[in-house]
Amino acid sequence: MSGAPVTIGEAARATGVSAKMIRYYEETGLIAPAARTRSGYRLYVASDLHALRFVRRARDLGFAVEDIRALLALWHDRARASAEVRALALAHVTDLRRRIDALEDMARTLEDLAAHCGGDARPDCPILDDLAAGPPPKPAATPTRGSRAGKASALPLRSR
Amino acid sequence: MSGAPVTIGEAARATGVSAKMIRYYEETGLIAPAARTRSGYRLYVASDLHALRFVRRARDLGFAVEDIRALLALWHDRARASAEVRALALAHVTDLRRRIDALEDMARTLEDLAAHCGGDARPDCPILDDLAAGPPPKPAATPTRGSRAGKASALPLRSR
DNA sequence: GTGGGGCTTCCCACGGTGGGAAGGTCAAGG
DNA sequence: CCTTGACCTTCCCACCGTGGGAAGCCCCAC
Repeated sequence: MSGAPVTIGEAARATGVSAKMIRYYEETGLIAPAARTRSGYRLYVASDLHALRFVRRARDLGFAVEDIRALLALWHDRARASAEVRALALAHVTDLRRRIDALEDMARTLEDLAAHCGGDARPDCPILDDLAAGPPPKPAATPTRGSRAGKASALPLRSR
Repeated sequence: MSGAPVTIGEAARATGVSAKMIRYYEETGLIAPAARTRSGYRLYVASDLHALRFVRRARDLGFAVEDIRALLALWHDRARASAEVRALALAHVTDLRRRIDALEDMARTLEDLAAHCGGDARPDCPILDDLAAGPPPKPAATPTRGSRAGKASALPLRSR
């Protein structure tokens, strides 16, 4: 229960955020600059640790750092509307689902190909054949490349 | 059907790999250095385009560039055993599935939280509460998961 | 006072991708 | 012949989040 400030190493251990990342978050303004000892050591009190755990949890849920910035702002705004938070979360879910679908497509395709691949000592291999054939034929009529559509967020993932 | 060599821009258009990326792949040794005109322009023949399409397709299937290096080697090795290719593909599928599961967990958790969130003008919000609570309690019992096991490949994703 | 572990800052790397500057080349059109 | 504009070249920078490591303080226990 000691409310005494701790150094960055302890904060890291206590929150699961590496010291490196804590400094990075501070540098980029995601978290407030920590207090310092006279000799320059960063010091963290309970509320700082709380914020760090918040960030950690949000990262675990796949939020990009920029999203977390917004979430933190809402967290600190005691008058926020829960609708705002909800919207943020659901937008993120949409993003996650899109990525899941993309990965799922890849996995299914590869499983299909693998299923038709002997997997023996012979060289014939539908997997390589598929790769060599290049991009799959466009499924539909549409102007041979309406393709250039929406950029999908550069997945903030890590699994650690 | 002209077998005439094309410049990098045409190669890019023909294969769906940007000129930037073609140069990058060459630089990193993924593809062989292109032939050059006397004035230094890169020139691509049909087999080069074929290789580029191969790379493109493999990227589309989520393979990391390093994996593609191996796949290309197998492709060029006419005596390869299809088992090798299959193993590579299935290892990648495993990886994809792991990532899918992770994303799925995130999405489900967020959906759960959102479901219990009023989403109105009031400030109470289980989503923020959850984030503020930090990492979820260990599911306990079982040998605390084999958890910190395998490093999960740093997701080669892009959706373009 | 000395050793070792912590802290500081600073730079570098990764995977892939795009942006853009500064300059060379090439073909078409005046 | 010369200009124009599209294309090519190399080179550096940025993104995002993370880790590695060097060089140099600081602090505590012995």
